[in-house]
Order: sequence, then C-alpha cells, then structure tokens
Amino acid sequence: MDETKRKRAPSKRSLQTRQRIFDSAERLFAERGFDGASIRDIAAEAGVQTALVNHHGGAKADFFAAIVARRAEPLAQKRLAELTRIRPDLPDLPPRDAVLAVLNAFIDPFLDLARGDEGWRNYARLVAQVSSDQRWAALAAQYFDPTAQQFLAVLTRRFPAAPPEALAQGFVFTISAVLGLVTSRWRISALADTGPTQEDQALTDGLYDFATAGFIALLEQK
Amino acid sequence: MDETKRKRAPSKRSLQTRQRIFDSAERLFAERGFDGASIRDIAAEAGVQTALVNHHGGAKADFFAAIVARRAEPLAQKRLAELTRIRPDLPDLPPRDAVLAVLNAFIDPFLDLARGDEGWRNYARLVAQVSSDQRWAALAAQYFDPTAQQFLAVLTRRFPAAPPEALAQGFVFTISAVLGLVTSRWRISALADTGPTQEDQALTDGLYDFATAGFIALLEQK
DNA sequence: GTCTATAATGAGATAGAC
DNA sequence: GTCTATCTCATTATAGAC
Repeated sequence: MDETKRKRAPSKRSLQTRQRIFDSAERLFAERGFDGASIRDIAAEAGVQTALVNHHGGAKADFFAAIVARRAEPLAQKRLAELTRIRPDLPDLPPRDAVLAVLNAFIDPFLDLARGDEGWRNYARLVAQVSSDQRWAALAAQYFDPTAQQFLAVLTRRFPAAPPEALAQGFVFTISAVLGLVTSRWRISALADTGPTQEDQALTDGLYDFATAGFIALLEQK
Repeated sequence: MDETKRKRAPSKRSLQTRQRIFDSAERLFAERGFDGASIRDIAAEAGVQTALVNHHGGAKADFFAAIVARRAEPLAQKRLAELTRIRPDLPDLPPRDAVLAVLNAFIDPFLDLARGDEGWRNYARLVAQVSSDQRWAALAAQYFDPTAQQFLAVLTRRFPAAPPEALAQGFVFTISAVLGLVTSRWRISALADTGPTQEDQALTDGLYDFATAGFIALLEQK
C-alpha cells in the first residue's frame, strides 16, 4: 500500500514470490469471493507458507484492497488517456458516434488488457464484487468513481440537454453489461445452445451495439 | 427441501420461527454473501439459538439453496403467466413493441414484487450471486434457466431471422441491467450527484428504454 | 524473506435434556 | 421445536528461529 518506512530494495526472488502470492490471491478472491477464499488456500495455490501471505499482504482486508488497487491505477490511466485523445473530436461527431467513442474509450482498454491475460479477466470479477458489495463502497469511491465522473463530465458537455441522471443511468447499465459479459459469457452460450463459447469479436460487437443504442434511447426520451 | 418423512403439521409458532429464520438468512446472505454470513449471525438476527437454524435449514449450502428456491418458483410462475398472456399478440406487434412486451413480462413481475417488499429486494442480490458464482451453477440451471429458455423460445419465434446468440446475448445484458438497477441504484444517484434517490418510475422507464433499444440494435445488426 | 509452530478465535454441526 | 452445551475443525494472525 503505502511505503512509509523506507527500506532497501527487495530482492528479485522476493518480488517474484510477492507477485505469485498476489496473482494467486487475485484468482481465488475472484473465484470464491473475499470470504470464500482463505489465506491458507491462497498460500497453497502460490506454493508458500501461510505466514508469508500475511507478511506480503498484511491483514486480509488490506490485502484485498491492495489487489484491487494494483490494477485499478494503470487501467484508469489507459482509460483517461483514451478519453483525452477522443475528446476534441466529440463536438463534430453525430450523437451515436460520439456515444460509441466514449464507450470505446472506457471499455476497450479493459477488453484489450483482458484479452490475453488471465489476471485481468480475474480482475473483472473482483470489480464486480467491489461494485456490488456495500462493504467495499469506500474502495469503489476511491478507485472507480473518479474515472466514471470524468467520463460523465465529458458526456455532459457533449449532451448538455440530457438530464444528468439519464447519463449516469446509462453508464451504470453499460458497466453492468460489460461485467455481465465478462463474468457470465458461459451463460450466453448455454442459453443460446450454441455449443462451445462464441466468437469473441461477435460478443464484443454485440456489447457495443446494445450499449450504444440503449444510451441513445436514454438521451432522447427524457 | 423434500419432505420425505411424513410428519404431522408444524405448529403455528414453529412456522413463524421458521420464517423469521429464513428471512434473516435471506437478508444476511444477500448483504454479505454465502461465506460472509455465518449461521451464528443469522441466528442472532432472528433471535434464536444457532442450533435452531441448523434444525430448520439443514446444512448451510442446502439452506442457501432452499432460500433461493423459496421465491424462485412463485416468480417463475408469474413470469410465465405474463408470457402466456402476451404471446398471442406478438405476431401483430411491430418489433419494438414486441420486444418491450416480452421484457415487460419478464421484468415487471419481479419489480412489482420488489416494490413493497424488502425480502424481494434482498432476493435480487441473491440472484446476482447465484448467477455469477460458478459454485451455484446447478442452482441457476434448475431454477432460472428453464424460464429464460421459454422467453428465448418466444423471442425466437417472433424473430426467426435473428441469430439465437444475439437473442441470448440481449437477454443476458438485459438481466445484467436489471440486477444492476436493483443492486446499485445508490450508485446511479451518487454518480449523477442528484442528491437523494431518484424517482422510482424514472429509473424503471429508463431501464426499459435502454434494454429495448439495445435489444433491437442486436436484432438488426447481425 | 522465509520457515515452523502455535496462539486465539470463530466457524458449522450435533447430542441430548426439556 | 427449542434450548444448553459441546465437539471438531478451519480460520486469521503472530512469535521467533534461521
């Protein structure tokens, strides 16, 4: 978390162990939830002793927060960079393209990271937990809300006539759909009876079609 | 669960206690998750001894399943009744109205039940857990999938040209949005900076606008 | 940093009296 | 059905040797 006491740089081996512990914890927290994943299981998964997990992670709740924080910061940076990049073009884009551009800037950085990396896919399940469990409201407020606020501010400037609640609602629904896609893609295939998991690109395209059209509908109706 | 051994009818007091235990468990399971809610906490919340929770609920996992089952069946019945009621009209409705009618049949029964009853609102959080946690996949398959399949079948008949995956995807996204609305409505208000919680009707209307437009977009694109 | 060992607590479940 | 009391086990966390 915060490096208050200055100490000398940890060894290479230590850093590897530390990362193995963090990755194992991320996987188990994502799979079983904060309460369902025990320190012992995490230690076993990482191939270390339980004491070592406490050494690197501290108290369990702090450990969980540190794992969330680890990926939250780089993700927020990528998102905000994209937002900055597209912002100048928004006034000239028609509504549908403007909405799509903003949603792209929010979602693509995550999907890109998640594509090849299992850790990032696990992270999505962590985010879903943090977003829905009141216990982690402070964590969400610290790591997720500021980014969301910036995206909403950009949308508000592009669509000044739309009520802020409509924009916020569209944003929450969109995030719900993204998390639904990542955490329950197996369910889509199961319900469609389409055998193996579907083409990745088709699902992503569908997500953008759905969310963009939904957003536009919210903007126009009110 | 199943009443194998026939016994004589339980007393009125017993039924009240049993219901208090179930309601307390539902609340705590919804709030803290299956692992986060302990039998002891549930007993304390219900004002009984821990042994009594085991007596009425059995093993913890079975207890959780029983709580899910308790409301799943009446909800499925209401949904299917609505679906049966609207089905004859679908062929004559334009696409947008047809989609909206089907979504209404799925969502309104739940929203109606949840409006006045805290238990039903807690139930939504249980459903979210069951839907996203692989551990409860069998539970979801037993209690949720059959209803979803029937709704998808009706949509398939009304939109035979649409690929089944698109319909399944739209359905999953819609359910994600419903759960997002119920479990994170506080977040909408927080992000919109709109002070107190928003008008209920406005949120519901927004949900239908968003989901219907998204669904139509999925149908048309492919 | 890493290990062994253990403390301290809380968990789920049951036996048996009433 | 309900209670007291208890069993057994897993949990988080730390102390202290190396």
